[in-house]
Amino acid sequence: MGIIINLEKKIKENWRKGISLGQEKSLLSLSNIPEFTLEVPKDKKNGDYATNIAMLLSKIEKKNPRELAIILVELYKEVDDTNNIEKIEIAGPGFINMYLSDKYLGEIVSEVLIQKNDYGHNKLLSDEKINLEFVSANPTGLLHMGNARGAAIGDTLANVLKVLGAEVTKEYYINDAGNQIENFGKSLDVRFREALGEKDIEFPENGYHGADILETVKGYIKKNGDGLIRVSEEERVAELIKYSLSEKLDHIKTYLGKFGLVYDVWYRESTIHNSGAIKETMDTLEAKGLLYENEGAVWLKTTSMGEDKDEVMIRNNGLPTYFAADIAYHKNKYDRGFNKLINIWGADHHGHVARMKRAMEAIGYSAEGLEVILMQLVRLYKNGEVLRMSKRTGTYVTLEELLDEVGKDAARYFFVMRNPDSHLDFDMDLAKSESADNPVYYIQYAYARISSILRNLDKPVEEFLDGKEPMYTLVIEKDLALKIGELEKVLIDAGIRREPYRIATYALELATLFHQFYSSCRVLNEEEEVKKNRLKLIVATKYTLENILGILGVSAPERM
RNA sequence: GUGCUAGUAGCUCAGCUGGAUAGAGCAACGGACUUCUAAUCCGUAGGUCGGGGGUUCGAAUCCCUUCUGGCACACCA
Repeated sequence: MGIIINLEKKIKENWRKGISLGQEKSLLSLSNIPEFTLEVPKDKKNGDYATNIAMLLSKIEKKNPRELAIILVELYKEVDDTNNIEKIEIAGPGFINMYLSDKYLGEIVSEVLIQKNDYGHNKLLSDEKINLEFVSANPTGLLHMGNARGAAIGDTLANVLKVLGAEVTKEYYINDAGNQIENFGKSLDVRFREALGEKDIEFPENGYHGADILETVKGYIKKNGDGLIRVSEEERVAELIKYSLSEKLDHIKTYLGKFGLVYDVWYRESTIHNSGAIKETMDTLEAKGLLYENEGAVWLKTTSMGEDKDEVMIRNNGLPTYFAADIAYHKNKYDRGFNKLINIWGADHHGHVARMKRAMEAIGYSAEGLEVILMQLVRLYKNGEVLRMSKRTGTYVTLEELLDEVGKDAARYFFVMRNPDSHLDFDMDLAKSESADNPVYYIQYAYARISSILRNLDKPVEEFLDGKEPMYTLVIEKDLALKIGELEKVLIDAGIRREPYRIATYALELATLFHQFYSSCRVLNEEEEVKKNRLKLIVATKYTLENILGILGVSAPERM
């Protein structure tokens, strides 16, 4: 594992060794080696790697950084035993630029050909048992664009974390209890009676206006008849809720499935309510003296934990709040053995984050183990106007419609492409009319082109992939090989920072380099040695693309 | 009002936790298919990194201040 990672570690280590040697030889006077950077310069002219170490040391050594750099480079050359660095230059204010050897780039490609579809995998996070909860949309309606964004980000993140060796459980929290369900039930009841001809029924104030629930009750009547009209309202509402939630959940599962997403656990909020978990949590808080009663409700002293105000746990009607249930739910996750809880929430929940962390501390669980990725909401444009998405008013574009119009691959890529922090403007008209401009096709096209070359070979490709190390001489070949080598670094970055968009960006960069290579280099009909070398390069590219597209949940078509 | 978050090319966004001349993609303009797929490639143009201070060899990046969006501040979830 870790071609580039190991190289970078080695280079940094060698600089430290060199400095130590300088200390021994009394060329340098410092006692501690400062934290220096090893970075990939933006401009290729400045080498494959650059370090700022001479500039950092110049302060300590009280010497001109360029003079110091000369000494450091000599020391480095003395300790370097790898042969991976071909040339070292001193530039600008005192940067030390390093150039990788051609031989090394060939090694990268050979390594990928050995690891194949495991290339990029490692064991970095093998100690982590992660519960990743996302989407968790209320089952009172259909999935909308915001949910779709969460689905794409969450699933991709789960895939990356698994590649890094973590054990990941994808979880969907079903809000099947509480006030909103009551409202939902009342709305269903009204629609049910209306469907059977009753007129002028008052619609509940916070009811659900979506047209879909009308369909639901009609479906119920078709299937089960109108017998419910004759039972008590309570019984009728309960039955309608049960029927409806089950129908909605099936629908949600179906469409998430079509989106390429399969959950490991579907966890019901009602389980938390019915299992005594909330009471247990309240007892813990009570024992710590963090609860008090006021105006008939039970409050949590969140002010003593640094929050602005206290929060209600148990309402004066005796029912627990969402917050109370959520504390119990997160406690439950820890109790199930997870050491990391990652939630993906809409940005409108950000006020909830700090409170939850404090609450975890209060019941004696880790606040640090709870991470929340906040996602800005999706703003939807249609006919040049912003559509306000709301379940209650029933104006939203569903995941179903999205899949029909742009397809799974484009939709998934589009949602993952951007940092969750930024608002996502989704123009439906653009998505429909210009879906071919979507970057995902660009990436897939690179894959299809490679497949096409391999199809045109006269012999099986394996016969060209001997163990001999390839050597690349053209800039574009080297760039492509180096980019392939970056994969593992990108995956680690994306996983550790919980930023899956980095993978989407990388995929695009890799595809760009491939297309450039494709238009300036031929593979078939080249002299035998060149042909072999290039075949190795494109097969390594193919594996890399397959791996990334797999993580993104985007298909890799052989033909387009 | 308080808190969170953002402000970079006409548009949508990167910028790797302080580095060298701030980068892509769309859109605009000009080129490239008798050769492995033109869903591609090459080139041109486009910038006071919201404004103002500060920290230092060096700032889009860190600190302060200010302006402008978005969101949150329920006995809703």
